[in-house]
Amino acid sequence: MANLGIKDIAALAKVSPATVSRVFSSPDLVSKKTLDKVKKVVDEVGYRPNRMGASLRTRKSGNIVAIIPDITKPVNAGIIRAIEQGAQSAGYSVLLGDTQGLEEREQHYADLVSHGQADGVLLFGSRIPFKVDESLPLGPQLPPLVNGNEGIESDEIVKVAVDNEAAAKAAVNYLISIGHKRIAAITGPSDVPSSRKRTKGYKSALIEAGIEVEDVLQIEGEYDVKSGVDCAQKLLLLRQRPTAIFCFNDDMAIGAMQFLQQQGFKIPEDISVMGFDDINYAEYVTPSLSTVHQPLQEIGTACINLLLKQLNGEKVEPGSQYLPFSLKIRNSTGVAPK
Amino acid sequence: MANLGIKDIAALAKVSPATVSRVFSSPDLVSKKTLDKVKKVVDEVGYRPNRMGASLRTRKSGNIVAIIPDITKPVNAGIIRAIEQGAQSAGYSVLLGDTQGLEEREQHYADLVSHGQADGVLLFGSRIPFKVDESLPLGPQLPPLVNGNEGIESDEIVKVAVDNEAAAKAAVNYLISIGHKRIAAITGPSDVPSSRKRTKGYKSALIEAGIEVEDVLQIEGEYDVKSGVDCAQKLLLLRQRPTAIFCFNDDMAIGAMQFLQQQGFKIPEDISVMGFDDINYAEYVTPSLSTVHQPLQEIGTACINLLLKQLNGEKVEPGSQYLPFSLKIRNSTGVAPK
DNA sequence: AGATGATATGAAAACGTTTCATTTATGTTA
DNA sequence: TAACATAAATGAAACGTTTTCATATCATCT
Repeated sequence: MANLGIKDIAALAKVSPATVSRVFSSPDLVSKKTLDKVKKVVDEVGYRPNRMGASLRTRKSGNIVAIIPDITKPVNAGIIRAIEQGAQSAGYSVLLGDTQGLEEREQHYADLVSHGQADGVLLFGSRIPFKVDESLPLGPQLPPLVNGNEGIESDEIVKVAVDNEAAAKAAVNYLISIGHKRIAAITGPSDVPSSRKRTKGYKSALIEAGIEVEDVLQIEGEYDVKSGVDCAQKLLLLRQRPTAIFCFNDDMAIGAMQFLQQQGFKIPEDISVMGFDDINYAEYVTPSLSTVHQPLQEIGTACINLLLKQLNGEKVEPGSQYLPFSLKIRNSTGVAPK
Repeated sequence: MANLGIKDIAALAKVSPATVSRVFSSPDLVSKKTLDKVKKVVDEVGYRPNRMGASLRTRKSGNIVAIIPDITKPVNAGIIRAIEQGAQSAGYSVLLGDTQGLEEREQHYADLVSHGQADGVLLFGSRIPFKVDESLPLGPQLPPLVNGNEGIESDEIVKVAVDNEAAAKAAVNYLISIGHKRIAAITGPSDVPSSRKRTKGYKSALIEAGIEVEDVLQIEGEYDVKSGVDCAQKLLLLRQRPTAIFCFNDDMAIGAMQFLQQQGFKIPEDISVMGFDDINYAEYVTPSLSTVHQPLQEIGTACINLLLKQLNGEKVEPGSQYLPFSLKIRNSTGVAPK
């Protein structure tokens, strides 16, 4: 019962291997009669075309690799899910590359394409894990690739994201609109581009409102719950405390709220807290978290579509494609205490 | 600059393809001198062995496929992450198969192995997506496979999970120990085996404590936040309300708490709520959620190790391998109101 | 120096497809 | 009916490896 190959089927159906191949890949090229004949044999013996054989010949693996810092983060999981769907319905499979932020692992996964194991890359980190000659234009040196979440600054690659700067600005504007003047930010690591963009938005909102930008009000976190706790603590130590804290993701906002409440502060009466991402649980913490909503599904879909285009040989213009964000105002924000 | 193949390298280094192959796969078989010579050429021209070629020859894809109902659920994401790590360090890549519970998609991903695109399967659903002859023993008909989370009842396959029955029993015993007598359960769908096991544990704890098992106290949920809300509502409508609710996962517990608080109930003073899973956010909802902790990392690692063993040709005994759970008692549970 | 065994290398045959260039069959038209 | 156009089927080569078997090289020992 060793697995049959296309030649065996060909022999059994008394046609050539070429014909059997066509039965699967372009059935319209073969006459109804032989089509049926071949299908019958295929059913009888349970033949399955071997993808490796085909891949070798066509030089297409039918895989794409998604390089993600941490699949455990709801944002990433949400995006990946949409990607996987889009890929599957286009006949591609998704190789999961959770890198835990390690350059070495990014490399490893990026290498899959040079080894012919993947045809394209979806990149959610903030490094380009390909050896690149800086003096040459970047584009042609890269495989089909799209970068999600504004992880990379280069204009030469295809990117999909929410406009982080505008989104942060909108969030801060909202806080200003309900009377806050002393607005702190718990940012992400300063080496991640999307965090820098959010910082930019945060600052420009303040500036435009004529509010002084103070360094002490900007604390750098790590995008996890624990650093939300830590940063909130630092903020409480301040001589003059903020009346609102804008956290660059929901995890940190949750951590901050947790700590503030533990210290006896009422949210939002004493301090407003705002998040970013709108993860599932944002709605279910107490108080429910006001946050910036990112359309994860749409981001994922846009990513995969742009990649599929490239894989089909279509030229895709590099640069950012922005998807609309929205403010979800819940109960963790309120008018500033007088 | 068309990509070079092993023959080109062989020619450039004036050795045979066989030798080049050995340089990569069994370097100890080749003399230091030629090793260096070949490596030099490889570096110079940037050769990368093509995996498809190798796969075709060896009949091993180097991929495993993880079939998961929903990658978006923190439990699954946590497990997957560990799997991915284990796979990578054994030289395997993980194909992500998020099925959204659809049989059709389960099928699709299971088929990857018959198409030679994957060598083994990690299965987290509760169906066996392989055509199987019921009259024959199941084992030999399946590819290398391990099932996670007690999704499947058959004893003929390799399974890794927490002992759901024992865990549920422990949780309920704890509630009993702090004085609860009227303990409701918000279960998972009755067609998922792990939920049935938990139900079993729930009941046997009650019985052993001499507490009557009442059907009205068992409400079937869908394992998502919303159904936590719905089920809690039904429970509140009861003539005689429970003093504690044991939810079969944290999402439903979070939904239930949300609803109860909204209705003005104090947790845990009026009603205790207990979850299952110990997702990240369990600690950060208010009140923090008492729950059953599942060692996700360990589960993932055990799964992948068992699969790797099979892929190495070692025989693995079918049956459940149980991993230790633990009770995380936080602030959503307290002594029963008198 | 010659024999022996160990160690390195090479040649060639797969692996299962696709595809290009042909051949053969089937109609159609003059 | 012959010639032709079109459709359908075929054969052979190629894709890039690995691996078996045979051969060649090397060092070692008598």
